Amino acid sequence: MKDLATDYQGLADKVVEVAEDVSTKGRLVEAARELFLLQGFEKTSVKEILNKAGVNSGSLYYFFPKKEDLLVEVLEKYKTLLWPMVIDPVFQRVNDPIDRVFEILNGYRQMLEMTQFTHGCPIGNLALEMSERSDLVRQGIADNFEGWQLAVRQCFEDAGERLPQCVDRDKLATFVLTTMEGGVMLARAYRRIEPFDDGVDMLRLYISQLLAGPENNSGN
Amino acid sequence: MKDLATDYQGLADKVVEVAEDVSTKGRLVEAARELFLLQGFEKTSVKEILNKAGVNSGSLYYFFPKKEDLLVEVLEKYKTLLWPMVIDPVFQRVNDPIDRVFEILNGYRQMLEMTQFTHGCPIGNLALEMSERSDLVRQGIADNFEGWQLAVRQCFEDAGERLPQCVDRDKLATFVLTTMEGGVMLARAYRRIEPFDDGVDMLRLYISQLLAGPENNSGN
DNA sequence: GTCTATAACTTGATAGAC
DNA sequence: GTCTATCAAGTTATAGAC
Repeated sequence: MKDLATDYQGLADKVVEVAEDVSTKGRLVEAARELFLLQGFEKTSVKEILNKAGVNSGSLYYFFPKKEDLLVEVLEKYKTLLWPMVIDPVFQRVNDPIDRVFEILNGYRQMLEMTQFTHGCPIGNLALEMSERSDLVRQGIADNFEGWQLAVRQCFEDAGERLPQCVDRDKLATFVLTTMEGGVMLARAYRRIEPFDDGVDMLRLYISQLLAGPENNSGN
Repeated sequence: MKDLATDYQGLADKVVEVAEDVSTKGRLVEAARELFLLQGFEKTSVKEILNKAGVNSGSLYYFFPKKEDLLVEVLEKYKTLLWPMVIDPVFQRVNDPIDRVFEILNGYRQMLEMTQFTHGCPIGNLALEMSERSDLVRQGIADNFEGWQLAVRQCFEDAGERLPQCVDRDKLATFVLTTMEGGVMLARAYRRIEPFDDGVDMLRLYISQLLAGPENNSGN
């Protein structure tokens, strides 16, 4: 189930450390994370982060010489928490590998509805705002996308022979990410869930056709 | 061919007016457009816009009381130029309605490659950066997406009976937009064209299956 | 409509005591 | 590691002459 997270147990300590970090540094990262998510990097001032974290200027710059260094740490946090906070709960609720993909998508759907489209994909937002900034930031974003893509690809690989052999699992997983990010963007712009749902519906239809495909005799 | 742009001839004057506008106002909008595209709204200062346009502060604020008003005008410009600058050239090069859809997608692909991923989708960038800003801005973004969606939907409608009747043209067009925006985002993050191509490939396969299978079932 | 000068404020970042 | 005080530069926006 977790071939791709072989070092998961080793990660566990770090996860607790990251998720429940109430140190000055940890509070700064969490405050920055929330503000960047809601407002973006540029719109968020250092002062806002300081206020939200209850930290003084001197302390911030002791840990993070530049505002951008904070962003790098935020991206690191997203990466660390992906499996324990996003993927594992889905994998526990749902067993069928294909259903798991749609449950991951459903997680983003719920976020859109619950926040009334004020929260988008944290990574996607930063991807478009920051991709021409430092290479370290862009790499952190790419790493996050790769984490998601890996999780989804794992599902398709776990589906085994239910998917025709000719289907490229890697590309299909990328396509799921594409649909997710594009769907979130349109849904937020329209403030309607339909564009997101339309994308997922198309994906569902497409995959169900693959599962029931001609060269596939024992499909679901 | 242009059922959806019935007032096109009437638009023509406005298009020329907008595209070749070298007035102070026009230069301001064009300078702002280029800078917003490359840097985003927040990162771009009014001073930069002024320098690029060769205009003084007083003139800008004579036309646009707020920086955000400039953005609204930029979005208006994108909307006005969509057909003459993007859609019409594609429709002239390519006749087959399905091929037209992929030629539209190919336009974005070329932009990604030519600019080495520094330019993304102008609307997509602003959508994620500004969707929680004023409602006027968000509406301008939604209007632009709608323009693109309409053009793509037109193609699918022009495909007539080649597409099974059960296929929802509207949703399929939205799905194309979703794929385009998601693909652009991932390609920029990775600085590789493959994620974009993967999405388009999947879309192509999906649509070719729709075109081929007359007994294709389960519209949604 | 356009110009110059500048107000009023916020920005990211630093210095140095503790 | 954390505090206060503060800097220099940059920010959006305005005033008033022409």
